[in-house]
Amino acid sequence: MNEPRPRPTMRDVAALSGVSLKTVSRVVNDEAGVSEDLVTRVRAAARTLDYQPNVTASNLRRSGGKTQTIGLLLENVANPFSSGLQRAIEDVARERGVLVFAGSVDEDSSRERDLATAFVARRVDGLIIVPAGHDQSYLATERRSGTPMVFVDRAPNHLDADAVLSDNQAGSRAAVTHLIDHGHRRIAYLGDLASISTAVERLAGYTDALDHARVGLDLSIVRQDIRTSDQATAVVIDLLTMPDPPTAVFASQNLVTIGAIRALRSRSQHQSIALVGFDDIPLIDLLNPGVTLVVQDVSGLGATAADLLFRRLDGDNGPAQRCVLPTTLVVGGSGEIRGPYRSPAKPGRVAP
Amino acid sequence: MNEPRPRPTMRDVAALSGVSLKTVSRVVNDEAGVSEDLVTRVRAAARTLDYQPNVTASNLRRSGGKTQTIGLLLENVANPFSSGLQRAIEDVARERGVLVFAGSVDEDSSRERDLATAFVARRVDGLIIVPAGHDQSYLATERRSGTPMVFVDRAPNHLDADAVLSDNQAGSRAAVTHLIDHGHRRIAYLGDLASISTAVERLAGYTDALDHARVGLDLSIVRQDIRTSDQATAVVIDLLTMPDPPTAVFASQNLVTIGAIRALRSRSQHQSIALVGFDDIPLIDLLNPGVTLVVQDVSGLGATAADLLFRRLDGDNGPAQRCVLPTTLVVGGSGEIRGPYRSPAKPGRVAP
DNA sequence: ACCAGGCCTGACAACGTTGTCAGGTAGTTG
DNA sequence: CAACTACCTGACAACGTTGTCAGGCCTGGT
Repeated sequence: MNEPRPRPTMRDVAALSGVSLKTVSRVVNDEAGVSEDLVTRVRAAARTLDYQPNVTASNLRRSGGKTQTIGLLLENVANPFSSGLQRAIEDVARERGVLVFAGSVDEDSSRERDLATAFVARRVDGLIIVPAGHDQSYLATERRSGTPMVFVDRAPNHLDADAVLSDNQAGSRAAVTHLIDHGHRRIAYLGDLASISTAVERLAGYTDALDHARVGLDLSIVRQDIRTSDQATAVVIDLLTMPDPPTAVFASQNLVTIGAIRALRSRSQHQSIALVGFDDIPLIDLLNPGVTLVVQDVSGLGATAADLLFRRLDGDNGPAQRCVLPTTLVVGGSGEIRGPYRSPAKPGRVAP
Repeated sequence: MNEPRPRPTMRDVAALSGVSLKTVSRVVNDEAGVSEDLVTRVRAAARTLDYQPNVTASNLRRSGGKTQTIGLLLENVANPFSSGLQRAIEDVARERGVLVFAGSVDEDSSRERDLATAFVARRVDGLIIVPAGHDQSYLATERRSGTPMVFVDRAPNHLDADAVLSDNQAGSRAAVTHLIDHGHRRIAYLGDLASISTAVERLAGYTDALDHARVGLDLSIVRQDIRTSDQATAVVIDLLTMPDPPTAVFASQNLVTIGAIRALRSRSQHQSIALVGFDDIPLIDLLNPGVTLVVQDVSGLGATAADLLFRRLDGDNGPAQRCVLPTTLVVGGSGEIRGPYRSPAKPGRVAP
């Protein structure tokens, strides 16, 4: 392997074309006021040396000091929700020639902080964050020095910043109401980590719907802090073997939904126990029955967040905004399995 | 909104603590040889100002000039193959405090080039590339100046660089042989863009298997350049309505497999026509029948590529390597649907 | 009292680039 | 022909940091 040859700099281009450094800079940046003669000479020299400008150095000097770079803190780049966000954001960033750093936080607040700090140390122009922790005050200085930040999916805590959220509570309420409308009263709730704000909102939607239909809350069928689909499977099997098992299940997150599907199938109850899940699951329509899902507008969340971020970068410094995007209930079959009660238009009991 | 306050620099910390710039630099970098007294004073000042070092500026000066940053060129961050790679690479990078730029190339060679150039302009320490184009010679200068590059999934062209690949041909051969072993002779091939090298290799595996079993190649059931799952659905329906339709289908890519599944189901032939797909599909095991798949070791590809890249960064400059990882045939049910022939141990015909 | 040696500290230049400004040339005008 | 433009060009400093090196202050040995 031959010795690496040092990268050519503007100085080299200047030397080769016999002009000053500054003139090279002007040519490279397409500034007006350089004679055609010199422009061609410099261009030729740059091509000969295969000169590539060092954006990093240029940003250091350039006023405004923008790095044309943003940082993305995602839950886990490998999960479809995160990567859908990432893609939507990338598409907006691409139009502006902005590159995207991405990192997985894995629901670890110290990892969140480390990553955010690392991005800031690289002087990203802005941050888009799906937070894991419950205190983003460590970003206060950075905010004050003008770095825009948009939080997605979950609102920031102890920090004044923009947020783009799904209407989790309404989505969850719609899901549970849908089950009630199909004759269910005994509806289990399967929740993610109770420390995640969206999980709290989804649980609130569940109780809202029960309250509204005057169905009593039974905490024995409300299970939270489910982190993996295997755990969800175990929980559902446990629920189904209770003396008075639920007739319907609301799974408040996609991994949990998948675990529930596995449990129902393993007990061959997927045709008899109703199921609605929160979050989209790819290819779910191929199942039989298909699974009824509350889907978030992932691309919408990402695009909105990116738009907002760039608006901030363009100088909009109005007060922090909060955008809430609606969710959609996608009927698939599993949520329409009928329960033992009549439709609750008039919420009177009817014998099973 | 109050005026953004400029970010504190080492100069500010130095002024506040009454020491020189250089001493601050020493303290920030934990260099030995600063009196305890000054260390505490500088630390205090840094904390008061919430000083964050500018890694960008520091890299500019630091010898070696490493940015602790790598660039990832993926097909599309939103697809599971790409995001699985990204995650595996991130995990390796994280251990070294290296941040990851990611971008989607979308099978567009000019986009590949633009992205790579943009990463290089930011002086990433290395590149991991799933190439779209067929000529990476534009990276030659960059290679020569010492930037390590590892190609994943597809080998580079006209460029001497490392590659980490799946054994596409063997995987494909195994899939088709599996179908032959289950009594099929009339096996359709559904291919991705014929310009993608992996598609070529997979087709080669298909013909290998046919040759080995002395089954003639019938080009009327070899369909290529299928880009979307809808296209795949249409192609499969077309195949199934031929006068002498195939009894088995080999789908050489995941979107194509999904389209094939839809087609078979729409014609209720999913229990009678065998199907093997290339690439993993999440949750495929929930289907009935499950789908037999040739799966790549996505995490393995990513981790191997990242390891290799960092080995290069650590100074290994041996000749370019090529790692080939095996694929695994995961039996799901759809690939075991029997065809009209007997097992081909002795490849003599038997009446259907 | 003197000097060698070690230990800290800071002045200065440098990384690769751009902003500022002064100077030089040529063309136009009175 | 002087004076005034307009137009190009380059010297220099600066961005925020680190590498180099010289110098100041001790300490201890003679």
